[in-house]
Amino acid sequence: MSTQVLPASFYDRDVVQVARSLLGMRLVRILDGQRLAGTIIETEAYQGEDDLACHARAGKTARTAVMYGPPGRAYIYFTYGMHWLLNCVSQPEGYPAAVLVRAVAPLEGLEAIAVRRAGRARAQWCNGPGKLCQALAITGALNGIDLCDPRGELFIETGQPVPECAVKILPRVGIERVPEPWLSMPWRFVANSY
DNA sequence: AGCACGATTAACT
DNA sequence: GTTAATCGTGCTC
Repeated sequence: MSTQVLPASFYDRDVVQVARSLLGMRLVRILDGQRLAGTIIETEAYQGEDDLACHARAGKTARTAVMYGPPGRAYIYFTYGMHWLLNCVSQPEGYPAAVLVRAVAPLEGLEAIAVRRAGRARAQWCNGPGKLCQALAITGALNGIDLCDPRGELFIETGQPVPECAVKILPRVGIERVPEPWLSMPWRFVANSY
């Protein structure tokens, strides 16, 4: 089965569906001409100004502007003074929604990834949203990049879809100060056995 | 002031 | 072996 990049139409849907569908897809980073890649195994959906866990809750700002843009772009931001986090903008232009990529399974460019995650076990290379950005050299320099362009430095290819029986659906994490119902919305997707 | 995190440490079983 | 607590760091509003 040949691989190809996911088209913008993939992202131009309900963001929760996009988060679910991204499991099993392949995140590819071209670094110095080399492919670094991993299979997406954990995602979370954030949507709209009403979602109090979503950055767009405060409306459109310089930081969140990309989320309001066309689907298929990367929304990359910096937090806690040291971590970059990668999101995939979803739904039609004008509506702020994105999928946080929380974890990938390292697949290609393992040596380069190991260098960037020096001293840690392979299982700890990409099992967190900040970790995978460090492992794949994803920073704000790539914010707004088109994830549908296979000639770019960062894109997502088709992979092997994960069947329902291998997906755990859970509440989002890392948003403890957010009130209900947003705190408990089942918008986190985790793939088993990678 | 607070943050969609991660590394380290401490206290457990 | 595990879970809980702590805090660094600098950008956003």
